[in-house]
Order: sequence, then C-alpha cells, then structure tokens
Amino acid sequence: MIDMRISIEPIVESQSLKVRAYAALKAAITGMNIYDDNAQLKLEERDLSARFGISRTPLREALAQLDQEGLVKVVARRGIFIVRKTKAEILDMITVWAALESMSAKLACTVASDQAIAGLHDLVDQFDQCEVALKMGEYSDANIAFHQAIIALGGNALIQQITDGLFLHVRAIRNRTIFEKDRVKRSIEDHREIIKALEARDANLAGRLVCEHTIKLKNHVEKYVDID
Amino acid sequence: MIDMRISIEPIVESQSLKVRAYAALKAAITGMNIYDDNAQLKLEERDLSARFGISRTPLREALAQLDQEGLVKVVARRGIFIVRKTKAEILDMITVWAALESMSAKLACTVASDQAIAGLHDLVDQFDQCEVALKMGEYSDANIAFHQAIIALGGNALIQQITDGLFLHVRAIRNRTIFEKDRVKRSIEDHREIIKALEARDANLAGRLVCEHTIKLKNHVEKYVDID
DNA sequence: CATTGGTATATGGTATGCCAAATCTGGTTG
DNA sequence: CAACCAGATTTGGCATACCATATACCAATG
Repeated sequence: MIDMRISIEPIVESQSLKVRAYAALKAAITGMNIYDDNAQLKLEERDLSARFGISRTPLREALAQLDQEGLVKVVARRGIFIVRKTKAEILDMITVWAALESMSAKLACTVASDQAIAGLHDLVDQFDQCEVALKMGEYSDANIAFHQAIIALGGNALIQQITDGLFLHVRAIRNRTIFEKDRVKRSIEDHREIIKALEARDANLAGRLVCEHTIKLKNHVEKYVDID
Repeated sequence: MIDMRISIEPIVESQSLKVRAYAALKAAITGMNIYDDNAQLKLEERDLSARFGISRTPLREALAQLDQEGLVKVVARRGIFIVRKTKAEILDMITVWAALESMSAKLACTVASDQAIAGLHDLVDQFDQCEVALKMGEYSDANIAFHQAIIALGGNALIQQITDGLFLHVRAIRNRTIFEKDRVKRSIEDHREIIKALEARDANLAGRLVCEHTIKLKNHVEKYVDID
C-alpha cells in the first residue's frame, strides 16, 4: 500500500535567538584576523544587541558561551574583548590536537572502512594543488581538512568536538605563520605515509606518524610564529 | 628606612552571582548519584532561583554554562534535565582521557622535575591502602588523583582543563562499576611501572603504558558497566 | 601647571514581568 | 468508557529597567 501521507517537513523550528546570536558572533570573530595589529578587539553588549536587533539577554547568553569557549572574555564593567591566545596556549592546543588525532588514527585502523580511508587520497591531492597556488590560507584550510578527515575516521564524536574548537584558534594564526614551500612538500609526504599506514591497518605506525607530523607543526609554530 | 605604609589587602572581589550559582549547581550535581534509578533528574529555574535567593537571570547563565559542559540539558518549555551520559559517550571520554594522559606522560619525561615525579609514589601508596578498604568510592578517587597528578606533571594547562571535565563524568558512574580486587591489584602494578618509566625518562614507554592502562579501564567499563 | 577629589558617563550584572509553547486537568461527547 | 477538546498552569525565552562600579572628565586647590 502506498503511503498516502503527504510529506511534512517539521516546521523550521526557528532556533532561539541565543543560538543564532552565538552562531553569528562566532562566524564574525573567526572570520576576522584578530592577530592583526589594528584589529578591533573590543565589543559592547548594547551595540551588538542593537545591531542584531535583539535584546541584551539572549545576546549575553551567546557571549557567555563564547567566553567559556575562550573566544572572548567578558569583564564586568569593562567590556567584552576578543581573546588573542598566547603562543604558549596555541602550542598547548597543538599538543592536544596531536594527542587526539593520533588516537583517532589508531582507532581508525580498526573501525574505518577501506572505502573511507581511500577517500583521504582526494584530500591530499587537493592539498597538493594548493601547494602550487602557494597561498597560506588555502594551504592551511586544506591541511586542516585532511586532519579533520582522519579524526572523523576514528569515529569518536568527543574528539571531533574538541578538535573542532582547537582548529578555530589554530586557524586564526595562519596569517602569522611563515609559508615555506619545503615544509608544505614534506607535509604532503607525511600525509601520504599516514594514509599508507592506515591502509595497512598498522595502528601503532599510524598513531606515531600522525603524532610526529603534528608535533612538527608545533615546533614550526614555536620557532617561526611571532605572537604576543 | 621603614616602610610606613599600612598593609592593605585588596578587597575580596565577591564573585558574580552567576559564578557562585554555577559552582553551587555543579557541586550539587556532581555530588549526587545521578545514575541511581530513583535520582531526581529534573530541575526548574524558578525553584532553583528561589532556593538560591537570586533572580532567574544569573541562574539561567549558570545553567547555560552547565548545559554547554554537558552536565544538564535545558529544553525550552519543558524543563532542565540532569544529563546521564550514554555508555558510548563514557567510552569516548575514557578514550580521550587515555590519549591526553598518554601525551602528558610523554611531556612529563622532559619537563617534570625528579622531585615532582618522586611525589607520585605517595599517591600509589594511598591507593594501596584504599585497596584494603575495598571501597569503590575511595578507590576511584585515589585512582583519579594519581592520573591527575601525571597530567599535572606534563605541564599542559589545556590538557588539565579538558580532563578535569572528563573526570567529573567518569567519576559519576563509579557506583555502577563492579569492584574487583584483582583489577585493583593489577592497576597498582601498572601505576608502579608507569612511575618507573617516568623516572627513567623513557617517553615512549611511559606514553604507551599510560595509554594501555587507561584502555584497560575502557574495556572494563565496556564489559562490566551497565548504564542506559 | 600639576595634583586631587568629586561627578558624570559607560557598561556589565541583576531583577522583574510578560510571552508563547508544552503540559495538565476536568469535563463533555460519542 | 475512551477520545477529545478547552481552559488553566507550568516553564523556558525574551525584553526592559534599574543597579553598581570602572573610567573619563572637570573643577578646585596648591
């Protein structure tokens, strides 16, 4: 018997103002180069609520969430400030990234399908093209996309959630990162080796390679990125 | 010349009501056995604000923060619910724990002082006494204290922050965890070996031992803990 | 002119009230 | 008796007004 019910989409449950304000603010903050010297880092509740056309209450809740995530800092009777992470904090984040992606790679060796692993090749190829383009931004995004893919293969939702937050911050310093063609080339080689290890289902090797690869980035940032 | 200035302590800047409400709620929630079958899992804003003697606004902000941390879930026009993590989520948490503590152990091999590492022996000894007491609660707390100590040795503040949040949830299921004397004994042996590896500054070994040790816990929880 | 103390303003924190949707309750109806 | 409907109640979302304090500005003072 044919299903006679008309197809009903649930009415777009318009998200709460808080959620929408949160998304808008997060997009705005992560979209700007906060590490530029002339970046505007101060915000005001009343100004923002007026510009969003909502009251301060849901806006404050969105700001509180961003505060907890470390993107802004709300100071009583002073203002709301977009947070620039210190170099030490960025290095700590990359360390966490290394640990979690390494674990994901190990997990992927048992849980990921051959097909899913094979999909990584495309990402490396895109990455390779960015190398030609020699643009830091695209390079960085393609690089992060590859690592997010490995993390997704591990199937641990919490790791994905944590690292998504980290990537936001690491991404923000890319304009402060020296672009070296050699480093990109070596990076691509690393990626190809990682894929090989995953395909061989060699958990120890994959975990080690991923960790070492990200620690290389950490060392690079430590040496060549100048923030604070 | 004597310093004639009177000694002035900065006035204790009383924290905001939001912060205090957050702390009180968090303590209350983590202090109760939310996995007990007859646990009260529903809260109400107005009831809580009345009992705390504050208005709903700061209370709501505290609840929103707990919501983001995953301790409660605020549902519009339904209520506020204390969140019971699913078994899969707990397992994911333990996996993250394993990855981050393993990384901390590796870091500790280079950054921790001999003295700091030596301090771990005391924790194992306390742990050993808890074995005699055969109480799940004390065992669990002493166990977590040991692992937090290793994480502290790594010196990565972000890892500490993330794992502190995880331990809250893992701690909450301890009453659902079967207490096995054999497991405790093997656990203590593991701990002593981990200390040895740290003292030998063998980063690879320490990292591996810590990871394997926590994965054992994960497997134990997977097999013997019944929640959901 | 430099210093100092008061005052106005800016700005995040808090209290309160209303709104809309979900739920509950009691009675009506077939 | 079951199904159902309407109004009352519950409850989180939101807007608004007021509060307290950090800062800026200005006048009084030497």
